[in-house]
Amino acid sequence: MTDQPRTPDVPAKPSLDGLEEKWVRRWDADGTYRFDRTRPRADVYSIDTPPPTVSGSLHVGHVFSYTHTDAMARFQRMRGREVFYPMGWDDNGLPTERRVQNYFGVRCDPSLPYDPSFEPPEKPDPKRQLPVSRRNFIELCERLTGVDEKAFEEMWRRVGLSVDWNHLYTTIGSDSRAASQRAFLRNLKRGEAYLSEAPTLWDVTFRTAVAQAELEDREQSGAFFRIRFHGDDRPVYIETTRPELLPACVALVAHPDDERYRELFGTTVRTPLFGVEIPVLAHRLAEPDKGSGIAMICTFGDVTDVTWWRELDLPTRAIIDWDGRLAAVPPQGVPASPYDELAGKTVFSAKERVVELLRESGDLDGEPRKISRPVKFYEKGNKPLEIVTTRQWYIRNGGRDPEIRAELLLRGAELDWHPPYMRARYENWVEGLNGDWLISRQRFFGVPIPVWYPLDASGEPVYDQPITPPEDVLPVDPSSDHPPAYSEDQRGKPNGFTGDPDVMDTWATSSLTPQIAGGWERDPDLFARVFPYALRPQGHDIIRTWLFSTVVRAHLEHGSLPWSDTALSGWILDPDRKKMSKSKGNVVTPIALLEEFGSDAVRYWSASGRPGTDTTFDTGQIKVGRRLAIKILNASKFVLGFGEVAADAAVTEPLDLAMLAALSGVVEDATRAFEGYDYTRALERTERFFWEFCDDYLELVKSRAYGEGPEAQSARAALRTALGVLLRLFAPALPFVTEEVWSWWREGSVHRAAWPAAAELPSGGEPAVLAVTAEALRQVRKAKSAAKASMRADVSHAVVRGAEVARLAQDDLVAAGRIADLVIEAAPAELAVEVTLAPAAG
RNA sequence: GGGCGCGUAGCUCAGGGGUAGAGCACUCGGCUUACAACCGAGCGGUCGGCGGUUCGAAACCGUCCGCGCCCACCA
Repeated sequence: MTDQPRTPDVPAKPSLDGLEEKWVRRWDADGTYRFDRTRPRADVYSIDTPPPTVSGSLHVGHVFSYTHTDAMARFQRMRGREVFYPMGWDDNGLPTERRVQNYFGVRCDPSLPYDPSFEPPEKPDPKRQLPVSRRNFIELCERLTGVDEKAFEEMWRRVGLSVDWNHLYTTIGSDSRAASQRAFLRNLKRGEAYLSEAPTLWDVTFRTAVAQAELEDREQSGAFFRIRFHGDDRPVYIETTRPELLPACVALVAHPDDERYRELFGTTVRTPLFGVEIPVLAHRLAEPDKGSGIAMICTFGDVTDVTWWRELDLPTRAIIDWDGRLAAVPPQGVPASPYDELAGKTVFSAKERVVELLRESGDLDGEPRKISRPVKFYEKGNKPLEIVTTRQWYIRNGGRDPEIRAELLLRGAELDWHPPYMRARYENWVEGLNGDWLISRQRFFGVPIPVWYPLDASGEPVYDQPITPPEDVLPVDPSSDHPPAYSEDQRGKPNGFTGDPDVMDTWATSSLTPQIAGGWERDPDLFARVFPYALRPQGHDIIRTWLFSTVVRAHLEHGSLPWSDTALSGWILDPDRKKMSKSKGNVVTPIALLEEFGSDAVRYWSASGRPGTDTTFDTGQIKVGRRLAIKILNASKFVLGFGEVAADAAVTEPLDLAMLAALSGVVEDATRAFEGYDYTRALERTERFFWEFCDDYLELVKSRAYGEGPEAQSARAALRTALGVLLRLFAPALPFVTEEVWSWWREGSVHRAAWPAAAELPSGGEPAVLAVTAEALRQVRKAKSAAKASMRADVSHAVVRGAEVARLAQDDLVAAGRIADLVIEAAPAELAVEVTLAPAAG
């Protein structure tokens, strides 16, 4: 047994106010949620918590989904599992980079040496950002996010997350960088990471490559231009939305079965304006019903161009530079005139100029036709992506290897999804991959790619012989650290070395949260106890990124899933049914809610959002939660206030046994629901029982419980037993109020108490006894209501008829209904009560 | 274009072959020795449409409509 009940010490006026401060402090002091790392692996329930981005702010959506995880953590803990529930802060990535830049007025320049005495300017000048080394930049990041992290931690504690705050990590911290680099080096050693120069989706604002997982489509207005190409016999008209790519055109393509163009296949045409001779080719991806059915292939307008270019073995005439402007010099074979007029122009201005030129030369057929079509964007960017050929690092993720893809699909099938239909999103994504995972980013802040390249005699990097550091020196920064066999003065010199300038994609680090939090290779004893984890909770919108990439890393490194189960939470919608987000300005700040209604109330609303289901933000539900919490205080005070329960008190009365039998069913339901990750159903069942317990059972037994003798002892014992069970059933959702009440009469924390079992309740009760008696009481109340009388009004005479009257707890009904004369009549019918009210007393 | 989910009371949602449910809102009544931040009672629905299976369909099957999300090689 967890503890022995003692004489209750109940406040005269119980209140929710101050419970958060009180219990947050106590839980911390008592180490209530401390992970006991001596417990065997079989007892451990480990959770791979999503690290929130600290440069943003927490909103109700966070409270919502983290509460779900916390409720499940608390359930598992009460079931006797040792819960490994760490927290992380995501401070690696663009949002943090921008925030550090703006806050301190600096920018990261990895070519600079580390300055240990650096202090940021007193008054940052946003126009003139001071360049600092990567190490200095990371230090500033840690300094700034330290402040945010304090606020976040305080907030999570107030929400009541049962996190073990001793297990805290940050995604830009040294452990994370080391783990991220180690995993990369292992990928490299096994041939899963590779360097490749290839056309890449490119964001011209951030000037970095981006991965397939970071794309999103946005509807953009544009126009179709019908352009004339010059053939020997006849002109060929194509339609394009990107006439500015004309100098990059390398071929025309139509479908092999397209009769209109069949005779042209194998011939050449000349581009307008530039007169470059290009072939007309056939390819199955050309769609006869799009535009004129024949397309120009440019290097590169979109990803289909890349496919055509690769499969048809076409030359490269790239014209768009890293900054999104047209290159200063035309590609080989393209005449300087009129290209000179386009050099250095943005895509937008180049398009305008090309259209003018086409108009002048007569090669523009008709007027442009306005259209709206989806265009690919980097999810954080605001200009359409271009395709630029660059050298990048990739990790195999099944995008090109059918075997790996099949293995990863099997992993998806092996994983238990809650709710199950979310698996389809994973499969959809894996099946739709069209390339490996591009992990290098041409950014300055982040985890550096841990390789150097030797320089040959002429000072050119030898990319196919990267130099890697030994694992025990990680993390390294190749821009300031030198490779083992070299000295720093050989940097950039012929026969010397150069560091890879790039950093890794943030997902390349956050895909390792189980390894980072679990002490992979840093604390093997811990890691062996927690990995693979039991649960990955996360939002359904990042299945393709976070979930998938974590599965990839664990599969490649450990040959297993990173966790056995994943629980996907939905989003919070504002009352207009839109996703709440900061950019829409419809965010409700959680701290105000927590202060106004109390944490348990907000948690109650959160727990009403079923797994995977988007939920409407609703203060009404929060108020209901607050009412419930207050009711728990008051009902508990009442239950504990009936006087002592004799040591040998036994629950003997049929009504009491009935109530406990019904409760036993609730325990079974709630347990099953929690086991299936359905915290909502568990709470719902418990709550429904609780209100009936208050409205019917308590009313029926209170007068008996005030009395003396075995009947009174039966009621008191039953009440306390029920209270002990109910508090534990509510504890995962409402940790504060349940802990408060528990402390009135029990030792230890309710959150370390054993989850209730049906077996601890007396058997043999007949739930119908309570149901029938409560129904009779309801009918008595109805009669009083109809007579507009007080519930205290005396009933002079009542007749109860029905098939089940034998089960009626007559004495309790008489007392609760204030019935002077009760008559029972068995009849083959539903229960009916005939009530005669006594004349109102003077 | 493909996939997934959702349409039940004014609102937020549960239910999932056997007499339509809860909370909120609304109406009426009640200070009742746990709670007026409370209690009691009531009003309120062709369960998105149409077909089918069945003795019986809100539920199962088909189809259509609407909403949302995910994905897609969108010249």
